[in-house]
Amino acid sequence: MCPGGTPRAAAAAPPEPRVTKQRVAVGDALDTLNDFVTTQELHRLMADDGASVSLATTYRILQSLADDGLVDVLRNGDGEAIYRRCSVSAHHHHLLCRNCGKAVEIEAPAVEAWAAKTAATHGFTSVNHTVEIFGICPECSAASQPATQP
Amino acid sequence: MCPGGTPRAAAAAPPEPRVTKQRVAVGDALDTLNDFVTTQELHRLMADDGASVSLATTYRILQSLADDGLVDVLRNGDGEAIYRRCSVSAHHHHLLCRNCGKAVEIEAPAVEAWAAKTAATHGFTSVNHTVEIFGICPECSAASQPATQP
DNA sequence: CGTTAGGATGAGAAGCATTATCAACAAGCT
DNA sequence: AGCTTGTTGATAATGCTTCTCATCCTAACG
Ligand SMILES: [Zn+2]
Ligand SMILES: [Zn+2]
Ligand SMILES: [Zn+2]
Ligand SMILES: [Zn+2]
Repeated sequence: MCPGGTPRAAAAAPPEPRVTKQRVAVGDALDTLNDFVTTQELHRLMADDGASVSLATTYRILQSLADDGLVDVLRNGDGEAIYRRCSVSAHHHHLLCRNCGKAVEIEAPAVEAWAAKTAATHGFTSVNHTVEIFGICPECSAASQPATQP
Repeated sequence: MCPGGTPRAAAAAPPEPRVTKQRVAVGDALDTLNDFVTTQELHRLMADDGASVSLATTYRILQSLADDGLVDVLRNGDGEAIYRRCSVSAHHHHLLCRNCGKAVEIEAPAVEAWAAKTAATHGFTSVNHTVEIFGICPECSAASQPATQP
């Protein structure tokens, strides 16, 4: 019975990440934001805030959080990964400002069903999808066009 | 009358790209494919096919084609740009195999309407969107699981 | 058909984001 | 407190993409 194994962890218990001050700092920084940011942007924000976390570690922690589904990851127009803490753990999508990064979380059951049906129709398996809407948010539009109105 | 200007090109006529053998080679290579490919993949394919186009030029031409809307561009899971010749010029999306790159073009008016409405509801302007479905195509599924069925 | 101006190309350097290394460190456990 | 092992930081390395610039070639013109 259970040959050569530690008492717990029957098969392959994934070890939980340790609670380090760097990990806490990243978590706190994410909590103060409701915008999507790149790893480098978050690193700079933390540095400006006094928290000292190396860039390499910021990359590592964000990737780890993403792997565990604790943050949302998607790609900006340049193909760079951008991160944001999920407010809901369920599957959802985003409407985000390509100028300031502000994001609105969106749920669209109809789109989910459409995607699943479309994939099934063509015999595709192991399906996932990306559905993101990019635009300029009201604040950014207002800022760029103060008063003129043709 | 038209001081200091060439006869044509009243305001800012965008100069058409010249027809070079490199541009033709890229066009031909794209025509032989119905899969999405990265710039480097296309460069290798052309090299294998005898066509000699430098990597830098391949980058330039694909970007140019994309800017003119002559090829579809999207991002794979790694954030790399992947290209494919549009069979339809109208706006559409794709269902593509993340293993072999094969793509099916999809039109979904309902999704278009949903995206526009969602953006408008939140006051976003200059809106565009990405809607892509990734999966494993029937051929690739069959290849990876020949006969076993637990 | 020869000339010519300027866009296009190739080869390599440069830029940049991301990842890999590895010694030093510290979180968690006994 | 002491030990074990996951984490961190500084830096090198990797690899994709862009830039530079001398040369080449297309397109237009005489
Ligand atoms: Zn905004
Ligand atoms: Zn979805
Ligand atoms: Zn396939
Ligand atoms: Zn669409």
